[in-house]
Amino acid sequence: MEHVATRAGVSRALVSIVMRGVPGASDENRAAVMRAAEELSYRPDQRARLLGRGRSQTIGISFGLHDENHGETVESLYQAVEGSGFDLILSPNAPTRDEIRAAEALLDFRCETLVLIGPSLSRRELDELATRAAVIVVARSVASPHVDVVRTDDVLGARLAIEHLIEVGHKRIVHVHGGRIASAAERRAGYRATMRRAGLETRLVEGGRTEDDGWRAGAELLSADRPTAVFAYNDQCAAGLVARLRSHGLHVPDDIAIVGFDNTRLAASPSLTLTTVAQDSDAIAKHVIERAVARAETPTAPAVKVVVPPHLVVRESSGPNPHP
Amino acid sequence: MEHVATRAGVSRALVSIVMRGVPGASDENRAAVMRAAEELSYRPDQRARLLGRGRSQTIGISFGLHDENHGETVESLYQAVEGSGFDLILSPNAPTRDEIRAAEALLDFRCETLVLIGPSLSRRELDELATRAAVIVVARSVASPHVDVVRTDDVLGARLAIEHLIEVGHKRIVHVHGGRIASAAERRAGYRATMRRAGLETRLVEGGRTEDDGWRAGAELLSADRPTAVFAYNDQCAAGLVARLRSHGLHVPDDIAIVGFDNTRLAASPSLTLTTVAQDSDAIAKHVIERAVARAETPTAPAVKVVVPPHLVVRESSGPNPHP
DNA sequence: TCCGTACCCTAGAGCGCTCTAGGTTACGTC
DNA sequence: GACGTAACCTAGAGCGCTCTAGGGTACGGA
Repeated sequence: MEHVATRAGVSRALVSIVMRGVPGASDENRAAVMRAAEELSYRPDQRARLLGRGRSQTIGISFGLHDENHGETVESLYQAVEGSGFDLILSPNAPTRDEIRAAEALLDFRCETLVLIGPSLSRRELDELATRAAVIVVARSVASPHVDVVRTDDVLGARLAIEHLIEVGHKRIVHVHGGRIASAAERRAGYRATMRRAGLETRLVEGGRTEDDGWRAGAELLSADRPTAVFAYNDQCAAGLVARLRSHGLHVPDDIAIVGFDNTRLAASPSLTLTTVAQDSDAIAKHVIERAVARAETPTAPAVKVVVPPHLVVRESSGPNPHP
Repeated sequence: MEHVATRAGVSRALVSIVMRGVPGASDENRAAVMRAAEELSYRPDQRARLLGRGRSQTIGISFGLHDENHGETVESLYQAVEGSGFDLILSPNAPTRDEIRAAEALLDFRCETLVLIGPSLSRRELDELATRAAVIVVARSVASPHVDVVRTDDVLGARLAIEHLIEVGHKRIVHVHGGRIASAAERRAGYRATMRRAGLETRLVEGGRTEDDGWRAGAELLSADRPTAVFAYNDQCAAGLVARLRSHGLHVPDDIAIVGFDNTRLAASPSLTLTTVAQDSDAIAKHVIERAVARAETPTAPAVKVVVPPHLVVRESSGPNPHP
């Protein structure tokens, strides 16, 4: 930095001003500093930056290393944070690295805000974290008055899925649900409400998050009286379900229609072409950053809960009921 | 830190010594400092730590946010780095965040070593990065004398897969290959060599990295004279292939046996039970950290190329050839 | 002419650690 | 009893930025 300042014939402080892109430097000097930095291939030391500015202006993100949806959200967050003046720091959680550990690492960086994607922490643990930094929970609802929440409207998502199935002629629609997983309760509620409103009978089958869960649920569907359509907890579960049905010679959607949730890459693949509920991860990310910035200003403001509407992506797995 | 020092009745320097866990403090003082830190719930500021120590002792990791295998490696790296005295910083790359960008962010943190997982950068770009920090490439071979490489022995992996298929009675074995993707060439070579050694005819079908690629390749396999076994570039590709075959009423492995590569969670799922070549990501991570630490000591040492042997995981998708 | 204002710019004090250099104490040795 | 040694401990100088407080300078209005 010293070198750049000397070369550009200005003070170190001015280099700082220019490198941060804040107002307070003449156009000539700005150009001179940029050129000098370029020539010396100087880039500010991020460690010193973080330390130097009092408020760290840093958002810490905890995400599941093996969760495809989290990746999607993280990518959107990187785009959304652009130009906000904040930096992002990542801390993954995984079977061998629990969420507390991940959050702690973020706290060590003095992040002002912790963004926890789909955390499985208890409300108590979340509240505890909230005493140490602003906490924003993504993709899960938390009743605590101390943590902001940004999530998809799962009830609406389920409604869109079921209404679509009803529209194409299905009546015996089963929900392979997610048990106690985040958002599972909301999706169940949306399913139930929509079915009831249409005067249809509900039937729940235990599923889960993974292909395995869908595969297992498939067995139960095959044994009893078969529904004509299934709304699965998510795409992976749906994929397992489809695999099972196909391995028994059934055809999707002619024998049975399937709708998933999340619109993962899997859903778009030609082997599935799965109708699914798409979360708007860009909108979610936008809200998260917005909340994070706002929280950094006024840490004591009451918690805000943001619900983002999803939309339905219709593909081939939900064709019309051929035997209405 | 000041407060902790006062409370424990020692100097700030001693607090530093204790918090870093290095020798140089008496047991009583160590205990006193720990207690004081506990009581004040003090945790050292990571930003200041990084800045304070001259050599940053930091390893930067660039990984693909949407690549399941990368996640596996990253998790192993977190375990392997434990106790090495180094810290890890993550920087993801994704469609909207290219690898150069990711690496740059790491450089801004003054990482001593850049660990690039499955980079798609050109050799020239890698060499350029290598002038700015030590570079270790994982899961891809690079001929450059300036970058270390740690990767799976793909040739051996292919050999294990093919030898297994031959052993259970297959002769018409096709390789659905990965084109120009990292490691694809090695897997092709291993396939060819092993087939030739067994006196069998080789046949390559263009595949790729994704389910889609496998699905498409499946079409070609169905049309021409059908092989009795397929060795796919990776598990995802194999999954797409299986989906296609099943959708045409074929059964795996009775009609056609399949072997994948990578041993992803997908492969273990009951809907696939895929025989596959497992990379030893723990061993890979161990070597990466070892190299990273060594490089940090002697940055100018000649590049080291480490090749880690994989092993075969036999599941149901590679049953014996029923019509040998 | 003098002052107020707006715009640039700079000096220098942090930020919260690490680490070197040197001080103190306790203990064993000759 | 003087000296060497080892084990502890501390003062204080960085690390490379940011940011506050204040100094010029130029210009317009009274």
